[in-house]
Amino acid sequence: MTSTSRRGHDRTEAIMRTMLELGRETGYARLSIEAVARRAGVGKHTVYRRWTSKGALLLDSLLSLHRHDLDYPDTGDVRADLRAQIHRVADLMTAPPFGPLFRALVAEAQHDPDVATALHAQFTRPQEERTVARLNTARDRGELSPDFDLDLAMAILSGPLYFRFLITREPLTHEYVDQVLDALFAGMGPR
Amino acid sequence: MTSTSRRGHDRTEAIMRTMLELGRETGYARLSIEAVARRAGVGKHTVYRRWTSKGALLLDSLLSLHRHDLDYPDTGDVRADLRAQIHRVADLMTAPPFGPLFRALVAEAQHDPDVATALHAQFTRPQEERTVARLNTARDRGELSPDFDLDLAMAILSGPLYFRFLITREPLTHEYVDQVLDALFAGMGPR
Amino acid sequence: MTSTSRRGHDRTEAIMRTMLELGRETGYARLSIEAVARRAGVGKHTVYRRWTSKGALLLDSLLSLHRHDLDYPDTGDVRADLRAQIHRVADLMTAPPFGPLFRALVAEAQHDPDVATALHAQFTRPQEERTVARLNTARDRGELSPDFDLDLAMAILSGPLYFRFLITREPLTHEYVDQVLDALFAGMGPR
Amino acid sequence: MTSTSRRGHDRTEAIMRTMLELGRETGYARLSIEAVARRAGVGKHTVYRRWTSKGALLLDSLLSLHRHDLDYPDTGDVRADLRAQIHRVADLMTAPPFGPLFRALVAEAQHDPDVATALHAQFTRPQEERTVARLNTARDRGELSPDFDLDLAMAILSGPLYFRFLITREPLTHEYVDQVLDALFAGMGPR
DNA sequence: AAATAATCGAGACGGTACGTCTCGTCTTTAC
DNA sequence: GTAAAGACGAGACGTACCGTCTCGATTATTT
Repeated sequence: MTSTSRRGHDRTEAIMRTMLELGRETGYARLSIEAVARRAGVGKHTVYRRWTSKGALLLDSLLSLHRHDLDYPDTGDVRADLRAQIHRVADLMTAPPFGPLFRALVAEAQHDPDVATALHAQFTRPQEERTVARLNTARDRGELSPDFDLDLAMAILSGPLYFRFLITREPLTHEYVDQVLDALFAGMGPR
Repeated sequence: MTSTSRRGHDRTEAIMRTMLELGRETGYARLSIEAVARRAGVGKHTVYRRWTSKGALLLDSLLSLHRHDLDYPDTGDVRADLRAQIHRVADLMTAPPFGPLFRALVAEAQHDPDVATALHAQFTRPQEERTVARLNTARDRGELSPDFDLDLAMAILSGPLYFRFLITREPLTHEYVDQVLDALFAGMGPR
Repeated sequence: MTSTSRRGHDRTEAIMRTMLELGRETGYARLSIEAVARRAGVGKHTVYRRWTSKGALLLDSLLSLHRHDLDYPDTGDVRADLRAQIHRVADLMTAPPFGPLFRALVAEAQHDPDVATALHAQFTRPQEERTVARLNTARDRGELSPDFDLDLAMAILSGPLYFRFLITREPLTHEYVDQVLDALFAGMGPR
Repeated sequence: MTSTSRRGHDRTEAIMRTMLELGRETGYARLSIEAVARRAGVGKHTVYRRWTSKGALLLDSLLSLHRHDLDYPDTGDVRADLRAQIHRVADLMTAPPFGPLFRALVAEAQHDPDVATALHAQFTRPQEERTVARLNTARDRGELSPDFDLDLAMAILSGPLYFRFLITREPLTHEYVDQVLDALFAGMGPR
């Protein structure tokens, strides 16, 4: 790796670190690219060169934090693995800095299609796919009714979580997650 | 009605109308209170006197449009009523100006607790309560298992809809609504 | 005096009193008619009904304070009377609230011809005339050269005082006044 | 001159030119920094970056016009030089744009100590000093009484001029200036 | 005593400007 | 030759006053 790209990498890191720092202090919605550049000791151009919008920087900062925290466990027990995984996601969404950052990012995505696309492609969809893959495994093993739409199942698992997170702002407790899971498997189970 | 409150009421209406108008043209996120006031032919203070933030004005404009569109039908067939009602909500969320306006409002709520509270109190919660009341009626009639948590049922109905609306941005078709409903009643039915 | 005009008079007094009060606290330039009305517990209209501008109110408040402080003494010794009188004017200009108020009024007069005219007619000119009348008496008594222009003499007495007050902002000491007077009489005395 | 300061210098010039332009059209008191920026095709920040207040901009615009118009002539005849110089100042104060601009500036100085200081330091005091220097020369040559205070003489020359300009608003004719000068030299001459 | 008229406080209203902030682009300077 | 530093035009922020206006509630005068 050349020293230039090393240097470039340093700035990238520094800017994302400052974004998270300032975000916790100021709130992710209130903060400006101008302020991030100032605090990071970096020219505004250096930020604009790397990210096209505040949302894009927000997304990268989020992923830099937790890109690998969302790998599913694999114990052989599909239902237990799902439960464990959703507990982890719920915990993540609850705690700073991920929670508020993700909240801000979803807000940003509502009026910035680029952010919406990137967020979906890099965060939401991979999660969905892994969940659906697990459900698929379970169905193959006969733990699930073969005619139940797995995308729908995934939506029924995720939807209530996001609903609480974005709309009612109630806490994402493990109990709640378990309730949803149990309800789903009750309806989804083989007859 | 006195002429003062008449006058006051006129401005209030005019400002909300302009907000909806400008929103459709410009996009709700892009628009400024300044622009709304200018277009409505009204001093900025006259807006700030009525609403504390852009979000508050957004919410009132939304409610002025559809405050009464969300009353449940009552045909005696609870499941059919629920279905009809959710279809109406899905249609509303799909079409402008309600759809984009509501999307912008949810985004605003993510960083403005006042908006979040007001949105929940004036829009989301009433919907929830009416849905839960219907489910309650159905349970009383023996159409639902007596030990199923009705708040959870409501969340399983609403969550996937909001998930599609806010996260995956797929269309809120009647088919999708029906799928969710069927899945829920399958798991929820009396054994 | 009728009770209506009594009432009216009360407000007039109250407003001018508040103007002086607020002026001392806030500075005469910073203060708004709005603030005066608010503090005086009076509708804005009640102020605008009486005065056409802030300058007009300023002038009336000034005159209400010191309308009668500027009557010349008359001891028979013209030069001593002049000296005593100018000392009094200098003292007045030095001390609040008259000094700052008068300063603000002169400033206001620079861009408001109505204020300029009123200030000149009601304050400056009467002073001038009394000074010239005294000088006239002195000339009649042979204390002054008969061919010296008395308006010019008055300007030479007043000018340096205003120059210090408005331009250099040095203190208007009795010593300075005496110097000017002595210089004037030296040049003006009969040969 | 580097191209940065070139660019900066261009804006500075353009803003001051616009200030003078707008001032003549609108009146210096009526005009806003906002209007100057708009007319000059410049962001408001670009004005605020250079001047802290309207008064400061006013002063710089004034000085940009006539910084070098006030150098004394030097013919060897001190009294004639003084007369010529004061005639020039009187003419300057009479004619737009200097006259109204200077008037507005003096008004501004009455409630803005920074403007007062700057105006005195950059305009009034240099004039004073040059006048006093001339008077000093005259005294050295025996044209003036050695015991006459020269600062006082300067005040007696300037005061009546400012008095007419600011208070009575009578025209600053050469005749008037000559009268003042003659009166001063009559009193000041060697005995 | 009732009717009429004037005055008042309160403050809404359309405007305009304030001085600050951020946007995204563009220049210059320094390492 | 790449950044930092930050100037720049643009324009929104939320606040303050302007001077005009409308409103009911007192007062005062007239009938």
